[in-house]
Amino acid sequence: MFDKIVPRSEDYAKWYTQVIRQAEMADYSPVRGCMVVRPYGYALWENVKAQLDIRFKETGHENAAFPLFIPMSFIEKEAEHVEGFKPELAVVTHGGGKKLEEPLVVRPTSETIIGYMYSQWIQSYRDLPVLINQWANVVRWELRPRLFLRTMEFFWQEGHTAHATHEEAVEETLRILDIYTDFAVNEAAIPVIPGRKSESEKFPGALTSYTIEAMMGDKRALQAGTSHDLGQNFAKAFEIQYLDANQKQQHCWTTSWGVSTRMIGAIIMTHGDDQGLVLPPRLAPTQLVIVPIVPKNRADDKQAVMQAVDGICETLNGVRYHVDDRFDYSPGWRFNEWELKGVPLRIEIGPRDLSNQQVVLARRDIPGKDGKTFVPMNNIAETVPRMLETIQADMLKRATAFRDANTFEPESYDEFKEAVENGFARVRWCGDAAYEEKVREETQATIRCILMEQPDGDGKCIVSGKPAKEIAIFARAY
RNA sequence: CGGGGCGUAGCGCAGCCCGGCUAGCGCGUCUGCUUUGGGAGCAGAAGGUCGGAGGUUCGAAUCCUCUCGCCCCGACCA
Repeated sequence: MFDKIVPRSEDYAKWYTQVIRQAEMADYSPVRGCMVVRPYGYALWENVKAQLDIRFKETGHENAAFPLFIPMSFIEKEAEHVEGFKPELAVVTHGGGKKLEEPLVVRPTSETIIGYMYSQWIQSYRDLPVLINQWANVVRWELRPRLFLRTMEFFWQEGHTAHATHEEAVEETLRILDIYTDFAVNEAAIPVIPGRKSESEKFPGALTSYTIEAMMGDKRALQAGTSHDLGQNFAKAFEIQYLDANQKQQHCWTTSWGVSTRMIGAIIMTHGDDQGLVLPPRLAPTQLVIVPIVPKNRADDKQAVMQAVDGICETLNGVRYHVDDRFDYSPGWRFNEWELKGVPLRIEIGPRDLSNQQVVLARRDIPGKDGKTFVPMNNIAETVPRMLETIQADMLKRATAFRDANTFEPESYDEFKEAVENGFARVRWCGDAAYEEKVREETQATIRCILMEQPDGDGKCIVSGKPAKEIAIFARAY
């Protein structure tokens, strides 16, 4: 069932695809560009969802569901929005065997239809803010699909809020960016860099887009979540207005923000190694797998081992564990399978351990013998949760060290070009789009984000040599 | 949409250049026995419109024409 996967150093793209398919996260679908999320991949997504959803609810957001179909005319109401999305729209022209009066767009994102609804619902400043999120699938006609990272249909959450003032809208946008950062760092163990998008990279129709950027195992950047300050652009296009306390009509200030199944890709590419997936304990569908080892023709040994396994299971409160009692597979085979699937922790238990009143505890994040320790039987209940926390922390440390080791601060444009070949370049940036384009053409690198936290002082732009205040991250991106 | 590559058993491939017996190999699957502390061994079995259509030929997986699909690399994007 499982072949050896290609090492990351040999062919990263191939490694990525093989890991996903062999770990049964996802599969290709008969429709080009779409994917099937298999139960194991979906279980991971459910954990991502649960953690984000808690944070949204804690900050006053409510879930709702808006339609999949959007009238074509809606999309066309906001000029930049049409411009940005027109090339990737899937359009329904027929329904019930008849040509439609007006084509329906399969939502690529829901600003327009939600904006329309908000214009109906919002009358007064007393109605504000409106804080709604939806978990949905969206469709964008992608020319170059890649499992989880870029598929024609993908799953995500999209938050849409409306506020009385720009200050409040900005506050919301940044609050969500903090939530995304917190989730990425503390749940997914992905060290992300929060920042602002350049003009050319921002969401079509936004005033300002914010992002969290992560470094993947091949040192390329991945945008893992975005939060947009939409200004009054959509409020004006859809007449989302309220009567303020002075009885004057005002346009609302809106925001939108999203994290998609791409986050799964980020987890895979941040932590995975040549054995397969490595999942952060907080999100792993299975945190601990117990592999009993028993000689087949010694029934008494088998019974004793399985009794000990049952005993262990009873003490594992709150741990998501699985007992792999497929004895027709050799222990080595089972070890390999669970390593491929990225289960953070494994207990190996056989007759030899029983006589020593211990088990073998193996950490997925430290492959081979180095990650194995003996744990006394009566310590398992405390050791397992503690070890899961340790693994979670170590994964973040390791990923952070990797990112920092591959983040450079070049002094010249030549050094800059070399830097973006090998990772992130952290440089002064003048903000001139013409030079951004020059960089893209010459190096394939783009501005991933302009840092939220800017150091004092100023300097010269690495590309143009012009005075530059801000520091930006440049990298080749997915 | 441009460039490259590939379609032969569930998966991975060989065979094609130079046409020729019944289309092979590895992994997996199924059955039986022996095994089980890092991807077990032996024996047996099942599994194919060689992507599709047309053509050349006594004869096509192999040569020619057309066509469909997929993957990778670029431009566009969460």
